[in-house]
Amino acid sequence: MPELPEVETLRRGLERGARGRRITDVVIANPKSLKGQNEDVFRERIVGRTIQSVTRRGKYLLIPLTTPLLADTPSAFLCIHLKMRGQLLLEDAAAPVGKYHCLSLALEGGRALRFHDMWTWGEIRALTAEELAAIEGLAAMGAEPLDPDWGGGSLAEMLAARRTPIKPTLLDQRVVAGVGNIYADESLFRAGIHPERAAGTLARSEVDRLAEAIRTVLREAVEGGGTTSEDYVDTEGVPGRYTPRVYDRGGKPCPACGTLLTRIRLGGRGTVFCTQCQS
DNA sequence: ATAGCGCCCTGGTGGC
DNA sequence: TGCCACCAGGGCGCTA
Repeated sequence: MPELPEVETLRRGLERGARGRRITDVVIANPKSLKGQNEDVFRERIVGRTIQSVTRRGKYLLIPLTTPLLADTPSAFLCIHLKMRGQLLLEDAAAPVGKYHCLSLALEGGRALRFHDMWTWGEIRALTAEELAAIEGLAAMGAEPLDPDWGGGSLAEMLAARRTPIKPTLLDQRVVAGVGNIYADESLFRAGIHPERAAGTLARSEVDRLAEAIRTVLREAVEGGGTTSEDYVDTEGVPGRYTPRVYDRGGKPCPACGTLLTRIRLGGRGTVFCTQCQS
């Protein structure tokens, strides 16, 4: 599942392979990925435009597109969310498409940006600045945990008086941007905090530890090119090299103390932790 | 207001 | 061996 480190890895891949390129053609193989946007509007806002840069906000990729006449002001933004199974690949435009191919943008230079999505939960739309600003999930999104000034202070503010368990609280994108199931479990393990603790009852020292753990885990995962637990690959088709310590390892020994890791359901999500190391 | 659920979807798995 | 019910999960929208 693409979370912050995976989306950031894709962003970097697109910066290298797609920035500055003009989009020459669009193939919509599965309109479901447009999530209701009119196909002609989508096409119209993309074909002939140039990828100005590739930015990320939480788990969203935002790609400003420009026209030759207005080279500094984006005329539209590609807004992409991969949800659970979405993939973005830079492939030779002549290469055969995969089984779950939903959409292709042909790029100047012979390659194509392709969107594959087994579950078609992912979204790719071409939006104006106004439409983008109206997306609630983006407008209300919390701070970027890898920003230099984010830390225990910012997190403590968000957790104050919350009675929800800390694990589902970390998954709330309004609390902190980009953390999903993998890195919530990993961060809580690294910070030694039990996932069922009510968020508002964490001592300030624990919140500091947790914020530091989130930053460390995310930084290490970005360095490793993300985690491949299911079918995540980067834009060149390369899997992530980050290895989670507890995520998806229920019943296996804790890497710190050897106790068998416990798996529970919390807020509807599978949660793995160590009863010895996390309290 | 907020928490909890169903929904979207399909490959993999466990049971019979 | 084959079939089928069931599970996983991000984020949104609905309900209580």
